[in-house]
Amino acid sequence: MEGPDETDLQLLRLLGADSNLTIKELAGRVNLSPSPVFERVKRLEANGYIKKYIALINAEKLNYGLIVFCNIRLKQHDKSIGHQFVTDILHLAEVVECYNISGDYDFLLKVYAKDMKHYQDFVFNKLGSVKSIGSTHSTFVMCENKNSYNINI
Amino acid sequence: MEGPDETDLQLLRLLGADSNLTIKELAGRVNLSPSPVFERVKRLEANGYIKKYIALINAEKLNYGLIVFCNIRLKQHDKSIGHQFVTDILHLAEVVECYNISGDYDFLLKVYAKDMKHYQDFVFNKLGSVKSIGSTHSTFVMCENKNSYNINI
DNA sequence: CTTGAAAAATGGAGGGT
DNA sequence: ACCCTCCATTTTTCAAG
Repeated sequence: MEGPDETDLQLLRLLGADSNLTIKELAGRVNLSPSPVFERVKRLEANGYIKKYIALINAEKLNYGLIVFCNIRLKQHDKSIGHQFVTDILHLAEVVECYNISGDYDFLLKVYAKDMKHYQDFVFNKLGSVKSIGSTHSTFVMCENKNSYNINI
Repeated sequence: MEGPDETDLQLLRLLGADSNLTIKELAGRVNLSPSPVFERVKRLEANGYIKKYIALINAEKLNYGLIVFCNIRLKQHDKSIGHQFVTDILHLAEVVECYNISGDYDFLLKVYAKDMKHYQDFVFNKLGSVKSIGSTHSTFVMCENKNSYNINI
């Protein structure tokens, strides 16, 4: 497929902010009739420009009001240890994101917890039982100023 | 509203992973008929448990293959400086997330860039013109192992 | 890209447990 | 309070031009 044109980018912007817009509404925004917009959206989906559609759940409403970025250093750095760490970590419900990073630490986790007590339990009992972890460093979020979830194209 | 029951949580889980599921499909998953499911979903939306519905855009496909966590320390820490910083930063297209954090730095940004050259330009020309910034420290993502976007309830 | 029509989903009325 | 079965309306989806 050739790259998306300006109309495609506009559709991605619109759907990236609100995927409940109907084909008809999208058509109005980009000054086209519904059919070509329908075809464009389907093509963007088929070609992987749109990964999926999700609902954003309000974690605070479910009493998950604490966000923590947890830096992790492994004991050793061979491939199998790293791979084992990732599989261990992905099963933990509190871990929303996991990145392999440059710098002093090896991984960065974004963790959602109910409160400090819950986070303490997470570090001691859940991370504590992952053998490959050497040390951790937690950075607590005091305020989420922005989260747009998508790049602003 | 009273807290969501187990059926509501199941609906949140399902929609948090795929919001294209129809009411009928959801009904099948939770063993109910479409009508009560429709009402439950509308209530979860009205009461803020579902914030919004979005399409997840594939940033790599749009040549935004570099993710960087950028730690920022302000020059001073009074309220107006912090507020000005946030408004300045939210206008930058590359900044997807912004958190006010504990620890050595004041803010953590998640930044999407096309490549290292683009990121360098972002730091020098865009962050460089935000007067309230004292110093920065960049952590580069080598691999995104997980991003579920929602808490696993 | 447009028109137009079939298929499917939404959203709501009315009744039952 | 919660659920069900129908049905009108809207939206999606896919032809053919």
